[in-house]
Amino acid sequence: MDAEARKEQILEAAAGVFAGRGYHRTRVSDIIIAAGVARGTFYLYFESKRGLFEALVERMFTKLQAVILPIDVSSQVPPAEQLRENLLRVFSVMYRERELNRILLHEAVGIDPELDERLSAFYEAVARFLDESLETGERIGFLRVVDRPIIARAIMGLVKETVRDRGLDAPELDTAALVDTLLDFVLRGLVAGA
Amino acid sequence: MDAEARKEQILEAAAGVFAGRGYHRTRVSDIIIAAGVARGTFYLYFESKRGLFEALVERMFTKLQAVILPIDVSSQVPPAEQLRENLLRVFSVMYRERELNRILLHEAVGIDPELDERLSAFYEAVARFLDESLETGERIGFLRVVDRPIIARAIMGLVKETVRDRGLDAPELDTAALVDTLLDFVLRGLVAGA
Amino acid sequence: MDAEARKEQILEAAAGVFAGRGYHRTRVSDIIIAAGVARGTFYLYFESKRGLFEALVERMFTKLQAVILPIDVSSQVPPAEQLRENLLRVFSVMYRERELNRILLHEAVGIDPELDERLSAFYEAVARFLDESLETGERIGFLRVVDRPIIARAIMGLVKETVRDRGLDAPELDTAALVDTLLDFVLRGLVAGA
Amino acid sequence: MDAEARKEQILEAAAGVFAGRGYHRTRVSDIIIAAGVARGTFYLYFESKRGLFEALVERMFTKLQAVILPIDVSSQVPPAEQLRENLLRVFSVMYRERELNRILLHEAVGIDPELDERLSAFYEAVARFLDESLETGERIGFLRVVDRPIIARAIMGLVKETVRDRGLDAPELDTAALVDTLLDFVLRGLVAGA
DNA sequence: GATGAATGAGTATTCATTCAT
DNA sequence: CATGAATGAATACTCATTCAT
Repeated sequence: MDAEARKEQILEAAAGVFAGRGYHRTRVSDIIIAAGVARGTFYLYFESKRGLFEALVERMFTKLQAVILPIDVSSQVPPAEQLRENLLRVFSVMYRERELNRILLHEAVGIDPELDERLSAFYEAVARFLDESLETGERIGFLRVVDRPIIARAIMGLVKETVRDRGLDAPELDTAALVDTLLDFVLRGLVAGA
Repeated sequence: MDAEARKEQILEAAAGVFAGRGYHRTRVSDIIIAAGVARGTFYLYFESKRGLFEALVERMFTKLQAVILPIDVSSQVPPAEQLRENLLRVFSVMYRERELNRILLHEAVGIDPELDERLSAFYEAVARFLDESLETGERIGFLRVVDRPIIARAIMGLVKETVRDRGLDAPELDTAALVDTLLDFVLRGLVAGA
Repeated sequence: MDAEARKEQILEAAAGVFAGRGYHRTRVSDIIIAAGVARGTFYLYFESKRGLFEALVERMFTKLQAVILPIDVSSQVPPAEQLRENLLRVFSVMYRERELNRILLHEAVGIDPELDERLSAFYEAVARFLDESLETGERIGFLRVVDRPIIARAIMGLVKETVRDRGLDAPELDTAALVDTLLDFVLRGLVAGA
Repeated sequence: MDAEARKEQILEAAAGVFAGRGYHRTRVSDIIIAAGVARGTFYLYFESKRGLFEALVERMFTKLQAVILPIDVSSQVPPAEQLRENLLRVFSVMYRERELNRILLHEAVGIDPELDERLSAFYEAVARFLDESLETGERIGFLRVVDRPIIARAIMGLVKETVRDRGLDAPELDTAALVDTLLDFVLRGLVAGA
């Protein structure tokens, strides 16, 4: 087995164990048993339990960032639709990678000040992206003017909570409806007879 | 010092330490040093580190639940205003109890399956409350008809994230503006020229 | 049992184990079994295995330094006799503390650069003492002029090797004869018919 | 590269690493990196880390024994001069093989009961040689009668300590002076006006 | 012969909890 | 009630050695 594959094998196994037992309750033993490798092999590919976990978190960041595409106003596709597609892709990744999802949203917090910082930075980046998207929307007259930093955070939280709540077991089929519901809410609000 | 006061003293000290170092990184030693009590005394008042932490979490639940009042349609106060006052009180509690806030939002996750369950139940209850509030709003024709469970969760997430982001250091004075921004967003949405 | 006594108990037990198995081959388990204390207790009194060992080495340094008294030329006792008494006391300590002796002479080397440095410094100090003693001897005309730093080292080595060789099992009774033999050698040399 | 050369290459590299880090702190990894061979290759030429180390120690024994020549009373060269030449050769080997020197004098102790025994045996042999030399000296009336076993040990210790202290960095040129100083001390002692 | 990925036995240290005083 | 010395289960990580290629 080549080195990359072996690393992947361990990563995969670890994701399952971390998702199931949480970071603190999983022992290195759990991981190597799940991966079917020897103890030493683990440390051949990862510096430490914490190092492996970080790799998992980074992997999820990468996957998410890869599907969040900037809104392109010059595109044929309307901005609102682009936003919708972004959201769809985010939900899709979150659903496909349920285990990593759980790790990101539940286990990655409070391990370590450094990792906490890394998490903050990621969410900060996402919030910034949303902020810029809002700005674009404002500029083209599609969205009204709001306190962007606050609203950007709020939207991120709204998505995070939905993913946390439904991202693990909702059948993927419903994702489109979910996204439409959320978008409709975000865009039009709740007040009747608008 | 009477028993209740002693218990309070430990609880207070523990909240500070947990907030600062996180659950897993705080040792019982940290707590007893901060509280200025002997090791044995700790176990006179709490069953375990985990038990003390749970007490802290429950305390926060209680405080929050105490300020989230059901919308009373027969009241003089308009429902929207009642909602606003609920939110204001939530932010106020969260700001006043920054440490417990941090514990609830950051540290309480992934300690323990049982505690995770307890957290879920609490958030479930809050979501249910929001769901019911939405229903009330629908019924009186103030709000439009939406997929309530989803929207309830989304609103909760939106509030949680805002608190997480700004709840720790934002001066309390801004709270009203924050709440108004959020409510305006939730009610009217983002689309321009509605 | 009071703290000092408990510490002593562990120190004593550890000295025996280190002397018997050497530093690297003794596990903390060996020490706590020999001392009859729990694992945690060990770390209550010592920072680490290495820390305990260092304490043992320091203790030996202290004991040795306590019996090596500066030559006092104004004393009633002749300098040669003072030197002889110093040596007698050194041998006596080494014999009484056979275990620590073995630790110092055999086990303490190569553990750690820092500890190596500590050892060097001690021997350096002893060599310096001998150098000064030689100087005193020269000044009062008792000894001839030699390359003192070299001779001081040589004398120290001569004593160390004798202790290493005979210090462990020679009955204490012979010590006086041993010291006399050594002194006679050092003072008069080996050439016949001087 | 032929087998013998490959073995030599590893031995050489290992000597450097052992001398620098000490036996316990050098890992097989250090040695194979220094030697530029693969891990498996190491075990093709040596049974174990300990086995390689032993080979190094034996090599030093051999080198030393090769330069310590028995005193030949029937030779043209006076016995004292033969002794001096022995010493000169010992210092010379020790200086040329600084690394092995360090291994022998500092690292080889306490590795292993068996190796400790081997060391003792070697020093025992050297002491015996000195004892016999003293006896020869006595017989021909050059030396006075002393407690030979003790004095033999003492002389060995005196040389060992000098080598330990100055053998690593003293320029070889000074060796002759050093040996003369030592011999003068051993033969004539320190007392003034003999 | 040479390689280096894989192995797993071995061990120091931490820290929540207990209990005799 | 209060104390804090004592306990020991739990666990991440190292590194000499093996063996399939």
